[in-house]
Amino acid sequence: MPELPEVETMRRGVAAVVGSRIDDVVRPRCRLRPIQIEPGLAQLRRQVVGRQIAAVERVGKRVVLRLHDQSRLVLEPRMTGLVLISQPPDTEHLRLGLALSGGPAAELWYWDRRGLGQVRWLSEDCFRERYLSGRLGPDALEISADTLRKRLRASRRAIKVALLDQQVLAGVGNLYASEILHLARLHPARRANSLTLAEWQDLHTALRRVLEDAVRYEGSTLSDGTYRNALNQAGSYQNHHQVYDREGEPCRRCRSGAIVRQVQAQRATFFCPRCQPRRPGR
DNA sequence: ATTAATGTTCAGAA
DNA sequence: TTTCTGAACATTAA
Repeated sequence: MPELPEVETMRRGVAAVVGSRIDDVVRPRCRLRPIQIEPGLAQLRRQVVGRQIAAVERVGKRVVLRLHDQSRLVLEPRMTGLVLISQPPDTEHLRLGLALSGGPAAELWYWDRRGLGQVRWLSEDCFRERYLSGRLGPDALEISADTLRKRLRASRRAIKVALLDQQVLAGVGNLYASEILHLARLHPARRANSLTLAEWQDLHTALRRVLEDAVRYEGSTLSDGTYRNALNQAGSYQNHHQVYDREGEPCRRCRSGAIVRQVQAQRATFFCPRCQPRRPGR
């Protein structure tokens, strides 16, 4: 489930296509329902073919190809999407390909098992309006502790749920929210407006630490094996998970408590009741 | 063989 | 205004 660390790993993995020219856009024959492409395949082709890739960026959980005319091709993996410049896991779920020239890779693929992801081309103005102004909060790797606190201190929502709100900060998803709260020793059901100044500091420190470590280990490839980097290799941060998908197993920090699974906002949350007490513990 | 669960985003309801 | 719910899908585990 590509969250910030996985998408950042994809971005780095395809950064080598900067300078390449897009020669064609192809949709492989696929018996599955086509993914959403805006503004349609023909229009998209008209807009990008012949253009050069000026940069590969990330905005929240999306990979963004900036073209020379400053328009953007946005790849949004959602649940099971991958951006690859090597052989994909299978050809069955290839959704879109870019034929490239003038660089190290001859093609860039968007692959998506469930097909919930989207690809869209946007002019510079539309891109700015849609992705850089208000609809998304500051990037989770760049937000300051003070900004994080200011954005959430009045909210009555559970802190776990609030961390998932991309309008608050962009990049944290379900897996990393649990890991971050465990490192910060915060109970996931704590209301955001109940956190002390020190707890906001702890949360921010944990946020940085978990996301940076996860990027270093190239993201988490869970037991279903879906997530791969741009070269179709698995990440390894799953080996460092403290709570995610570890229900009933002993907490690696306090060694005694068993990890609990709880549902919040229809999503699974994992935590250690002993390390993460409901009452402020300090 | 059904059914539930998976996690992200968005539209629309409460 | 803020928060919550369900739908969009393919695949797998129960």
